[in-house]
Amino acid sequence: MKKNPTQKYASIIFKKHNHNVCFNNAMKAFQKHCFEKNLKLTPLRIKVFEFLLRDHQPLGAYQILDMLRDSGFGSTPPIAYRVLDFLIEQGFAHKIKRLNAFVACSHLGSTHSPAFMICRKCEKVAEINEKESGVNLKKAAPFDFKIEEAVIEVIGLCISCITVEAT
Amino acid sequence: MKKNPTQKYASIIFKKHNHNVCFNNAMKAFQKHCFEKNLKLTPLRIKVFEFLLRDHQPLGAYQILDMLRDSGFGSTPPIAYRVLDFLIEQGFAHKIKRLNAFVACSHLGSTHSPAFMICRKCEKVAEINEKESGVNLKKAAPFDFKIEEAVIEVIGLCISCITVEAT
DNA sequence: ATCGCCATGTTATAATATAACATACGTTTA
DNA sequence: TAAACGTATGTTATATTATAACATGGCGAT
Repeated sequence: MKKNPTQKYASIIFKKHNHNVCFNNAMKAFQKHCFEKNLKLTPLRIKVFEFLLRDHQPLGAYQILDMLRDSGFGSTPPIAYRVLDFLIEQGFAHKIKRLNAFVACSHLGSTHSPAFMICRKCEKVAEINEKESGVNLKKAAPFDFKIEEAVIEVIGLCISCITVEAT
Repeated sequence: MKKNPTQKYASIIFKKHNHNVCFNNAMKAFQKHCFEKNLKLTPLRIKVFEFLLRDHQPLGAYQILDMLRDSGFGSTPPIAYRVLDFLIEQGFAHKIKRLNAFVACSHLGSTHSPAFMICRKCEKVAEINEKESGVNLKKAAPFDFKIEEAVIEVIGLCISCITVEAT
C-alpha cells in the first residue's frame, strides 16, 4: 500500500518531512488542473504557488508582493490579490483569517470542507479535513439555518513548539 | 421549568423575539460582572455594549465610532478598539472574523467555546455552543497538537432570509 | 487584421487596526 | 493635604490589509 505522507496525517506538516514530495505533487496537480480546465498556467501564477508551497508557513499578501518584486514581477497589491483569488477559487490555496495570510492547499483535487490547525508560536498551519477535525456539520442542522460553508481555525501549539517550550 | 428563550435555541436570534429580555439580561449581567470583578462600569463601556445589544447585527469598529460620535463620545479608532477589547476579554462580546465586526455575547457568564452562524444575506449572527455546532474538538486530538482555542464560523442563510428568498 | 478575452500592470483610495503619547480623574500613600 | 500612581479616555499619526477603476499587451478566434 503506497501512501503519500502528506495525506496521511496533517501533523506531519509540523515535523520534518520530505518536502520535495509535498512540493512536487502539488505543483504537478496544479499543472494538470490548469491544463484540464483550460486555465492559463502563467509564470506569475506558478511563482505565487511556489512561494506558498515553500514550507507550510502562511504568507501575507504583502510578503508575497515583496517576493514578487524580488523576482521581477509587478508588485502592487492587486497583482497578489488576483493571483491568490485565482488559487483559492481553483482550490489550490486557502486564506487563514486568523493570520490574514494564505497557504497552499494540502488536500488537492478533492472537494473538501477544510479546517486548520494554526500554531500560535511558529505560525505554521496544517490543514485537516472535516472527518479528521471532528467537525460534523450535519449535526448543526436542528437550527433553522441553511449551512453553506464553515470556517474552522484551531489555534494551539504544534508538536515542534511544544517540544521547544518544554526545554 | 423556567427557561430563558435566548438560551434555548440560537436560531431564535434570526426570528422575532422579545428582545427586551435579551437586552436587559445582558446589561444586568454586565453590571453584575463589573461590580463583582471591581471593573469600571463607565458610560463609554455601557454605551458600546448597548450598541452591540441593539439587535443581533454585528457592528464594525467604525460603525461604532460613528455612533459614539453621535452620542458625544470620542470617536477616534482607539476609543472603539479599546472598549471592544475590554468587552471581549470580559466575555461580553466576540469578534466575527468573517465580517470584521463585533457582536454581544449570547452565552453570558459561562466559559464557552463559541461558534457562530452567520447569515450571508442579512449578516445577523447567532452564537451557538460547541455541542450545538456539531464540532467536536476532542476528536481532533490524535494530532500532535495542543488545542487552545477554536474559531468556528458557519456561513449560510438564516430562516428569515430563506423565507424571503423563496417568495 | 481585427476583435475580444483575459492576464497583468498602474494609480488611487478604502477599510481595518495599532503605536505612542497626552490628559484627566479618583485612590492610595506619605 | 499633596504627591504618586493607576486606569480610562482622548489625540495624533501611521501601519496593515484590501479593493475599485482604468490602462496595456499578448494571443486565439473569426
